[in-house]
Amino acid sequence: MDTHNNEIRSLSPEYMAMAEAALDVFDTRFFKALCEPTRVEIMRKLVLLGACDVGTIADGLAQDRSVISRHLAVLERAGICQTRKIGRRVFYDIDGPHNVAKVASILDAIKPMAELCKPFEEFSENIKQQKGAA
Amino acid sequence: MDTHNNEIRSLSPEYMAMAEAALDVFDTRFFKALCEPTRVEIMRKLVLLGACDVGTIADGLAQDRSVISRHLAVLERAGICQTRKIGRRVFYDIDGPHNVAKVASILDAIKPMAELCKPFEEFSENIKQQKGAA
DNA sequence: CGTATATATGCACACAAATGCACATATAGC
DNA sequence: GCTATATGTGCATTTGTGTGCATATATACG
Repeated sequence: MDTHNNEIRSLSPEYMAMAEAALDVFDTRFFKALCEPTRVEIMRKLVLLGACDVGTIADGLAQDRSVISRHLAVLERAGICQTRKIGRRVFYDIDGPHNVAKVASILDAIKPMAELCKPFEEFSENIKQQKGAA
Repeated sequence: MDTHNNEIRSLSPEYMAMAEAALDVFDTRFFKALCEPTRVEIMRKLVLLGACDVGTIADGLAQDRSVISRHLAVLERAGICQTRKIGRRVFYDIDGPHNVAKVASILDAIKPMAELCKPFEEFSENIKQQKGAA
């Protein structure tokens, strides 16, 4: 094999910027944190209740308090939550402005994709070149 | 324990809608698909090259073609890519409009969070109630 | 037809992440 | 000080997912 070539777009700075943006934006702690059902459940609870200590958050959830504590640490490292310690309790709360800003920046980064990556748009022409390529 | 209570927001439809939105939007196939470094790398390559068959995409990547094939299937199920079969080859291409629309819808869903979930905003008042709660 | 190439799938294995328990640490209250 | 409660951490186990090889399926080519 190795008989492929269609580096049609490679030289265009528009597509290179697009590709860089995709790499920077995805596969980050923010995304990974939101891929876990339990962590999303925790988020939901925090939205409903407001700032909560770990025990309150863990109440009613299936997992052990220690597990919830770990998940909360992940959410905090991702910037999704903030913490405040009061006495022996640690309160967690959603950082709404941060989360909205994060998603907004992602949208900005990939927005050109709507125009530049219409599926199979230039396909009809390119496929001919590929067939004959060595 | 179980001596917690701060269901202050629970009755407000604004927060309930917010919580529902968070659940619907996160922890979905779209997010999971973008959490994998190899899949992001594939996306980047597709942005640069345009529509590609599996062999072309796998060229230069560390993993076996079969692995790349699996990743592409994940991306397609997540709506991130579309496929077109030409002869014995299957071409994949990024669905830019879909991806942008997806992120835009997520942003719309969580946008109220910027105002409604400022971290520890109502915290000063609520904490007093919690301390005295039975 | 039979052979060669492209892609997808079954299966086994490796590795990472989630989980639960026990325990360490920190703080409140006596 | 001692005891009780809240949170976080070490460790072992389980579970999920990525990976590679062998193989099945589909299509082109002769």
